[in-house]
Amino acid sequence: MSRTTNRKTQKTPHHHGDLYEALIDAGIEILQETGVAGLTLRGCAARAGVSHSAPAHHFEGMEGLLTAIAARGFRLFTETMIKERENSADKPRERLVAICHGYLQFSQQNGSLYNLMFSSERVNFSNANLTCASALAYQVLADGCAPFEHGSAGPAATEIMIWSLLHGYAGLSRKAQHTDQQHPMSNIRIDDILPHLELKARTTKRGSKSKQQ
Amino acid sequence: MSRTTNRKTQKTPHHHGDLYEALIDAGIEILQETGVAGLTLRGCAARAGVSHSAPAHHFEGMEGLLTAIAARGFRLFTETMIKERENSADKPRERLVAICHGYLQFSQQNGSLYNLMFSSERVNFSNANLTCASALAYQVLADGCAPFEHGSAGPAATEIMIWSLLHGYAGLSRKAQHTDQQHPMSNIRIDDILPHLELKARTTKRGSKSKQQ
DNA sequence: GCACTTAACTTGACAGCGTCAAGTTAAGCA
DNA sequence: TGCTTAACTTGACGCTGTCAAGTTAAGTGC
Repeated sequence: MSRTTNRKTQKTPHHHGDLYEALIDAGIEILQETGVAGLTLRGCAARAGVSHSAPAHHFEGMEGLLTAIAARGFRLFTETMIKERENSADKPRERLVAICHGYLQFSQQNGSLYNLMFSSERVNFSNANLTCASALAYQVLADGCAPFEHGSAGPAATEIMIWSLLHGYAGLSRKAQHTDQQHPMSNIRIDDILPHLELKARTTKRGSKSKQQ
Repeated sequence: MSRTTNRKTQKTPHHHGDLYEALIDAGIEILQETGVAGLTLRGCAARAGVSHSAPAHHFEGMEGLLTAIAARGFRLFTETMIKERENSADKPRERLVAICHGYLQFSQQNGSLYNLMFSSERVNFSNANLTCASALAYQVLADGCAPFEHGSAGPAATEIMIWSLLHGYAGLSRKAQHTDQQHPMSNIRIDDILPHLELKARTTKRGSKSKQQ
């Protein structure tokens, strides 16, 4: 039915047109509306207007769809962090704080999607599309950490410290929302914590990373 | 069948004896063996040797069982942290580090259970049994943080900083395990990160918390 | 313009899932 | 011994992911 209501009435390349992306769109919508519990292959197919078995031609089962949704999630995640970074002052610390705010903004506004991206056992983290999207997100944070002094363990220790702190804070504050009783989490902002991390901007060396933007 | 092989052959209070705990045992076993994807009400019932509908008399559906499993998980979690703490030297910093090691030891050895305890949307975080068990675990960490100086946001900021860092590190290192390619995470230990947190033991005041143990 | 190939999608079936209603068994008690 | 009630079983329901087979339509060679 109403298959003719495609964006291009002239030439629909196949039955649907772009079912792959449409199924991911549907999945993200359902994720936002009902959480991961309501996310089903059949539900995504129905929302995209195709039969319950159509997704099998584009994804390797449920795991494949979830992996593709997670990959899309990482791209949106990267966009959110970059957007916040570009609205900040061009100082190392303020840029990093802006990235952190973007990180938490995304995790709070897309809780179920964020959860799927990180903690689900139903996602194939070996998938190239996903690891690529995930690596791009990580790179934004790593770039934000680069201008600071690192300990003997090198820059990775700084990156993991920030990334862990944000990931943990995001997960805990999400859990605190779902709890009835008052949680100590509720009164603590990320800006109360970040100053207690040992982060000193390097002043000696120049030119290595400061070229970009 | 072999219902008579109970621990007390004398007086089995009812058909099974202690199905409530047996179902949680079964659930944790299945969780360790197959991950959360293989955890089903019917599977737990089968492992406990009862029919597929028996769990309904002890738990409010799947959510109830998962919530009870999570609560049990928090108690095991608390035990692990306390055990590590009591094997450490009686200095504030070493005690806190020991608690952190206990935290990560548990999360690494019980990945699926840990995941269920924190990030699942299928658990009822308003359940009194669960919030109680969860609060006891939090208290161990809060006690470990108490001897240190806190910023203007009070002790909660220190607690949330440590808790977030551990929770994030646990989740990311778990994710790194599931990824094929080399992850920057793999080379960084928690002991590379903890020294970069601003944590100064209070030396002036005495007697407030140092009484215990 | 027409047959051929192949990708995209549909239809129908299957077992396994959580949940519910109704029936059965056994424990505790008067 | 008979009654009440908690513990558990049986059977059914709709929903799920997945698979096999059939159908439709797009692309291609002639």
